[in-house]
Amino acid sequence: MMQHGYVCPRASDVAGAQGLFTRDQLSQEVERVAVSLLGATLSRTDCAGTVAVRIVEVEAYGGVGEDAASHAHRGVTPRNRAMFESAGLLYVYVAYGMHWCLNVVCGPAGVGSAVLIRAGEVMVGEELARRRRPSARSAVNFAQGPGNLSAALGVTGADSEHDLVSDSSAIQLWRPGAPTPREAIANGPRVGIRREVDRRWRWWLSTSPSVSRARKLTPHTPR
DNA sequence: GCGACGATCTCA
DNA sequence: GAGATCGTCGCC
Repeated sequence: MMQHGYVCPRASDVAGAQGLFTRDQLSQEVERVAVSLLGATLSRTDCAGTVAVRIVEVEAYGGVGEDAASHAHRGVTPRNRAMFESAGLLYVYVAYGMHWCLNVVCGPAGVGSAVLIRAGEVMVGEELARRRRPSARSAVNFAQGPGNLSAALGVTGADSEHDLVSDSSAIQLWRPGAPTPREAIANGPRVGIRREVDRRWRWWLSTSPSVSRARKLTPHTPR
């Protein structure tokens, strides 16, 4: 059904977005890229409209041979092929047979590292996000969790290998409007994995209500 | 070719 | 706390 008299706000109009990430910025080591994505904006536009989210939670996954929890660990397969392409591409896979999970390929090409975008706050296209997330209780939940975030944006496997840093792209990754203060970032082990559980490769914005879960279980100032 | 198992989410 | 639900990959 068409919307009448409604003009979608552009992602570049929100959150003081300072332009798209560059491929060079995303080609750095995966931990550094993961932290740099906190506060960034991810937008997707299709015939239904535009949804943009502010990224509030990420996890890093290492390249081939480096990180046993990563899909890239054993090398290239048909599923993970996108991980080994250029930084700035999208890698989308299906989890538990029903949820799409969205990753930003990073690091030098061929390494296979990527950042899983686990949660965001919807900044643009709230009505569209609400329609895509009928079971969500409130806007806080629209993009809370990796499967929910993909659903709110309308991302599916068909979007895998899409370029996030091209001016003409339908899915784009915008730099944060302002640097994120270090004290606003919390850190802990990744969620839902059985290998490499000691690696603290999950980062989130400690004040965001849209962080996916278990904040209380992963205090960021252990002693 | 087959079977086990997930980088999850929702509701009881 | 368990069920939904299916693609992927390791192994036979």
